[in-house]
Amino acid sequence: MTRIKGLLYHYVRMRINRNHETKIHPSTPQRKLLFDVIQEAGKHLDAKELYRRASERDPSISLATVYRNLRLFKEQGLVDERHLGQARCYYAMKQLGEHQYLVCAACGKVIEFESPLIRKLIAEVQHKNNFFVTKIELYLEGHCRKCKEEKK
Amino acid sequence: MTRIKGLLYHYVRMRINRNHETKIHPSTPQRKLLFDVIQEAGKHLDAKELYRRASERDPSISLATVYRNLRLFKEQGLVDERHLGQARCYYAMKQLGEHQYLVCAACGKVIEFESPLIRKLIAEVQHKNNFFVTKIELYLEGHCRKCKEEKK
DNA sequence: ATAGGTGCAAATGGTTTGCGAAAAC
DNA sequence: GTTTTCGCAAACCATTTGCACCTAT
Repeated sequence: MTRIKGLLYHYVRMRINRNHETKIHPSTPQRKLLFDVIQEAGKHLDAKELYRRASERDPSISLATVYRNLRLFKEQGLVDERHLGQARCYYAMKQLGEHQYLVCAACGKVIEFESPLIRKLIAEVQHKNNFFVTKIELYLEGHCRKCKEEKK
Repeated sequence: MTRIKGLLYHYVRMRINRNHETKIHPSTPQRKLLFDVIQEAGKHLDAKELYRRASERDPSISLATVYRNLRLFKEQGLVDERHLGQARCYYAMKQLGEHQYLVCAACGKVIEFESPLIRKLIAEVQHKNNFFVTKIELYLEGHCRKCKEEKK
């Protein structure tokens, strides 16, 4: 019963957002804070880390609010979501193909990189499969120089 | 207390596996069944789907066994794990770069593809960052022809 | 006053773990 | 007989949701 009511509420809210093409709504202090933190970080943040950083400035903010706003930001295309290792991470939206990751399986170091080959690849895949690509996640894992040498 | 004991047990088991370079152990019927199902499927399976298919042949198999063996297979390099959308999926190990995915955000269709550009990209990244790449995940999302047209 | 947002606490759902029994070596 | 694996139930943990209150229109 309450279940139904909740679902309905959220469904209706989403429809409203869709139909009215709602613009960005940093109407609340919490929402603004969260978005600021994401932008300032620049790099990938998971929900917990975002919550931690936001809590420093507003100790009363709740984790539920973090998740709700992340979902909203995603829907509005303000942030993008990536799976990095096992965690979901978020970062402020940039151009298609700008956030690609190289992770050392041994020491955990994360290197962000970009390559013109990525654009070529997108073009090729779009053409061959008659697909319009809107998102790309490229994740490479391996061993950095240091860990490679230490392995011996 | 019980917690400590459990962790210790698993820690010791892992150390033993590491040190002795344990070979494949499809010693139990359940393990063999699970591996067979993965191989026969060929494509990506998540844990639930693997459990469902395995249950058809051995209705008494448990989900815990599925997860435990998936972990084991992963450790031994028999299967690889990917994040496809929100789910973790598994497939029998092939060559580096052979499993890349293109997913339609609207209808959910999954296309598996490969491109020589992927090898080029690996080579480039390895060289530029002095990294030894052991794993690559490439995930593209967008709209397939049908959904692209229906959008209008 | 009404819609949308929040904090809190509880629910959810995928994955992991403790444990006693069974199987493998 | 010792070690490994299993099934079951309980625990875990990231995420989501119901609800009552609040806050801006």
